[in-house]
Amino acid sequence: MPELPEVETVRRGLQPHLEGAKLTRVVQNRPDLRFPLPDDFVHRLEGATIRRLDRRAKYLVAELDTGETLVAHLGMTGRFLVGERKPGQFHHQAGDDPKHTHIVFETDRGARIAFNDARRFGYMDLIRTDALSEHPYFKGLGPEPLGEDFNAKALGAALKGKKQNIKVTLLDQRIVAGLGNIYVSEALFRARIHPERPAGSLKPAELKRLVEAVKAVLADAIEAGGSTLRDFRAADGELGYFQHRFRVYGREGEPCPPPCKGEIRRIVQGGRSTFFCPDCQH
DNA sequence: CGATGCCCCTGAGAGC
DNA sequence: TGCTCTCAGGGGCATC
Repeated sequence: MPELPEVETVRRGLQPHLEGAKLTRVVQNRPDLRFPLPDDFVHRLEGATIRRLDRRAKYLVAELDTGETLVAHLGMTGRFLVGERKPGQFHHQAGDDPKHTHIVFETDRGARIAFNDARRFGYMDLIRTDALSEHPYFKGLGPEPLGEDFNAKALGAALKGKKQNIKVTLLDQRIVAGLGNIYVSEALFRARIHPERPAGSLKPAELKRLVEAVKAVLADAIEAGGSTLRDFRAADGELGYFQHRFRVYGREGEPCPPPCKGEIRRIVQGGRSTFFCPDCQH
């Protein structure tokens, strides 16, 4: 589900509820998500105060005052939903199917924050804060696409000599961290680059267009609150609306916007769908 | 090392 | 209504 814009949307929704808040109660409904939850997960969290809530690539990163950091990845269907703690009664928010609500956090501000994940491709972990950047989750990650370290020169160096197609290469989080299947198709379309081009074959002008397209599409999507295809929701339950601005994703057979007379095609690369216009992407 | 395919898991939607 | 099949915002791992 969530790529960088959706994770950032969730972070922004959670931030006012979590930053500076103390976790008064944590409920763990099963021993594992995608991976086993860490030992004593609940006890290591209860009583901790969250100093700050950040995002790195597609990870939510909550620094605690205990020397540990809570890290969460939403996988495909993971969501955090904020509600109010109501003694006795409990009203389900849209999207909070209790069957798949695996972890619940309660704060000293009276918020109830539920982590719900039907497919359970998401995961959480507790990591020593002083060793965070060396942890396997983070160590190999490429630059943040919206940061200055992601630029044409650096991307060119990372792609140099690569024969793998540019679409699949951009999904590799070691090259750039945070893109997923939707935004790679959208960025390549905006940059007018064919998804089957060998990554190492991009010329400087194309690298520049690609970097600018990646930044633009992610910024636009964050502004729109992310994309809701099936089940993405912000922490307050709101739906994103960037899906209405997709130019190619999910539009197989539709005409490319004028003046192009092409028809959008779908191909499979690395086992996942790619959408593009064969007439304007070269 | 690179490319490919399978796998984790559940649900939605299409087609019969 | 119900069954079967395909597909899905991610990514790890085995295999060749």
